[in-house]
Amino acid sequence: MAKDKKMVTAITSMDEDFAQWYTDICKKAELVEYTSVKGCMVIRPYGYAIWENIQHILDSMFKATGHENVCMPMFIPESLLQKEKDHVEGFAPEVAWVTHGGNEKLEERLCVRPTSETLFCEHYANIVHSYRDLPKLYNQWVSVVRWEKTTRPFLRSREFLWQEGHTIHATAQEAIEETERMLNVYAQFCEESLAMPVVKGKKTDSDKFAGAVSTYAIEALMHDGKALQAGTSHYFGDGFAKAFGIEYTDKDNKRVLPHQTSWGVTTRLIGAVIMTHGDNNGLVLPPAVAPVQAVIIPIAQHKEGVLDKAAELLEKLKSLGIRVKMDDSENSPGWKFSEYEMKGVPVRIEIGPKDIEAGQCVIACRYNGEKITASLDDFAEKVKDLLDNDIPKGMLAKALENQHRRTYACTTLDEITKSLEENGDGFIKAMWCGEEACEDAVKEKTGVGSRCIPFDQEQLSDKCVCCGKPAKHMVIWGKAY
RNA sequence: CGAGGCGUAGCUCAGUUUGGUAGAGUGCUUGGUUUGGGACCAAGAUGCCGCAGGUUCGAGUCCUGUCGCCUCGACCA
Repeated sequence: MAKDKKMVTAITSMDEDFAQWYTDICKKAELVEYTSVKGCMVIRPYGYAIWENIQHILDSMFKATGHENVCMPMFIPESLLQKEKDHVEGFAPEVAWVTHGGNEKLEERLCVRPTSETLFCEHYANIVHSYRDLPKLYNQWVSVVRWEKTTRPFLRSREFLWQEGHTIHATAQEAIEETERMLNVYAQFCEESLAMPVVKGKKTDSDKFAGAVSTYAIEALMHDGKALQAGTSHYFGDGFAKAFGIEYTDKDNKRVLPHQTSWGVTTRLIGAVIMTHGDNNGLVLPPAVAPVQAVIIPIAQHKEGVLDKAAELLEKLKSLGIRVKMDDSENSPGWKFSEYEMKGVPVRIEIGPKDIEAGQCVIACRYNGEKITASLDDFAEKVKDLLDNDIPKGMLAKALENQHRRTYACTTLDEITKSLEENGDGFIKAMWCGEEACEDAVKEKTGVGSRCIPFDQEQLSDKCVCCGKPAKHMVIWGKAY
């Protein structure tokens, strides 16, 4: 079809070259622009607006669970970074260093924060003295720097925006509950606001955050069958408290160590949305985070009354709190259709002379391409209902169907290899004995790594997929971004 | 860090083999005709050919160096 032909010239088809398709969307939907520093990108207004929507929703969820926002400095003295051994080993290879202030060489170099545990710990050591000071439930929205070798927009950049929650509690149990609570907040956000299904689980020891006792994660499956870690939540025990000398006096007048957590999601979520919902016509945005939820396209707008009617529709939708815009630019309607499809606007409303005569308008849904006509009397309520209910539910169902279709249960290494050959990448469910040697061997022999030990366990077999010894867990394996 | 690709107009790229006036498409500006799936006509504007050396009468093109970007691996949110 002529339409398809034009689309192919617009962006690369995802079947042809998924990586290029992704890059094309990032550029053509005006989400990002490259700069002269590798891995540091301009997040353009349209892309940043998506992030702002993510921030607003998540921030209110954080507040509702009792958290307060703070802001730590962006520099960490080398000596501070080095206080916790595992932590520094994990992050030192990828930090950026500041060595000079003006022309003067610094006595101690400063790293640009790759994450802020050390800063929070230094601060907690100053402000936590008594059980009455606990818990502290802090969060910050900032950017961090990790000097990555290969970079991709949103998925892996050298500077990225995120939120990092850092909490400190009187007891281990409280801290563990916090870790789980925030993982659930993330999962709920992904499913409700991003229409993106995730698998909740625990990371294996080899895949834990540097310095953590345990790391929990939500894993999402992308359109190309690769896994994306969409958020993490860590339980630190009292390890950081020990290393940083954080102590408090409890009710019995004893000096004891508090327990900590941290948790974060990043602008990578935008990449996840692109690769979960996008199609060959471009981006597809879930209504909750779409900067523009509905766009009105006047047809034959030069004709008497069309623009006036379109403006009426605009006001009607605005009054219902919908983020809506009207495009009355001189571009042709066809051009506008393609443009807003590329930008992933969830709903398009067409209004032309024929519609006005019939007292109706056309409503088109981005995610499934369906078009309906609606009476001008109640079209606004219909749009509102689509944005609040049908579209997010439909998008989630579609993504969930894709995730289920691409999840494969395997009981031997050969089955894994065969599945990868026949079905391509995806989530592989297989049993594991718990030994790191087997985890490494699976990676070595099949190419898939452990993504997480899902909370929803199934007993696929009683033997480890690798060594045949008694299995302890079902693990989800996959190729990861 | 390994392997590959690429730096020429805002964008996509040709031109480099064989050195000789800087190109195309698209976009942009202006005017007109159009308008239910990326419209058409006309006129215009736009270049440190990534950067630095070198060879040469002459370099986008050859040589040396350097910087950067993209993709795929290994590692990581």
